Amino acid sequence: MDGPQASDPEAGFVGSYLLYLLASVSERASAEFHAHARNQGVRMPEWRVLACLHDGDGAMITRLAQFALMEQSRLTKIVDQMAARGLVTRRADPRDGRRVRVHLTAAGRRLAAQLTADARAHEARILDRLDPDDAARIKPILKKLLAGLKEGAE
Amino acid sequence: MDGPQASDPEAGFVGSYLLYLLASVSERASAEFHAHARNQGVRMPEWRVLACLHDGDGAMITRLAQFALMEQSRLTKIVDQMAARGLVTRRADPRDGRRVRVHLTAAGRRLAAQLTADARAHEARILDRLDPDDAARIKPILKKLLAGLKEGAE
DNA sequence: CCGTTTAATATGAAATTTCATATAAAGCGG
DNA sequence: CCGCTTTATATGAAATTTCATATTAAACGG
Repeated sequence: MDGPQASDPEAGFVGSYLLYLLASVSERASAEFHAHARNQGVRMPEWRVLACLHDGDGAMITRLAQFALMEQSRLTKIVDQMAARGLVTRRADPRDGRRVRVHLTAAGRRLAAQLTADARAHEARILDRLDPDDAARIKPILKKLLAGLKEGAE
Repeated sequence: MDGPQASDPEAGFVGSYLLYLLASVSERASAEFHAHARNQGVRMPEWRVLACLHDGDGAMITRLAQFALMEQSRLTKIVDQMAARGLVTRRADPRDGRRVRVHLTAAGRRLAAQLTADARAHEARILDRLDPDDAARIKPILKKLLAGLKEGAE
């Protein structure tokens, strides 16, 4: 009398809808790590920027926005805040004055390195909760899904 | 000179970080469907509420918030807006005056049924882009991951 | 070199989201 | 029944996010 989901969350449409599963797994997994990041004073959007810059310092705003999964105008504001906090600096691209290249400061680099290491450890803990078989399959499948989705978006 | 990700997005840490893959697959897949939903005048949070109520009408605010992956206070406001638009109604629970049960109106029910059908079709198209093997594995793996994550959160 | 188009980033107002807290109803021990 | 604790939802101010548009630089055709 409470609907299908009251007794069994897997029943009904939502409980086995691919997009719900993806969103809720992503949310929960991220929430675990973001709780840790917040203790370092870093929120999700900022952590994403740090991680991207850790991979490749001096990225331009637009590319960071693509990787950090947010809109350009939002990223601009996040970079502003991070710059104000001394985690990154903005530099004009000498070759193309329209571009702004974002660089980690020494403090930003330390934080990024630390959090990236923590993220690897956290990922390992999550994968450990799966059978080795599944653990080995999940990333390749997600990459294929992503490739398929990018195609569709072209 | 542009960092690892410039030439190959899969290189570097981020490109094969589980939480990034999950988030970006979820984002992109959802974006595809949400573009459709928006054409019907429904945004992501509202669509999630509609889908939950389609599965089990008369859910309470707290449960809807859990399923729709958002905070209670946010859900309260979304239900307000949806009620103002005539998609749902609020009713006090006769047994427990603290609870608010949210019900679909006739218009809400039509919209929920339509969008849910569209969502099933969309999901099928996404899974079709994978090998049948992978397509068969993805949901079970996500469900196991979710189960593991829920455990950790207890 | 000029005018036009495109690309990269910034900005501001409006809307949403978060955070902390308020309200109000149950539940519970005595 | 009374006070105390817990549960469910609401509310309001502050912060963030979105959306549309502005700004500035490059690119390009003539």
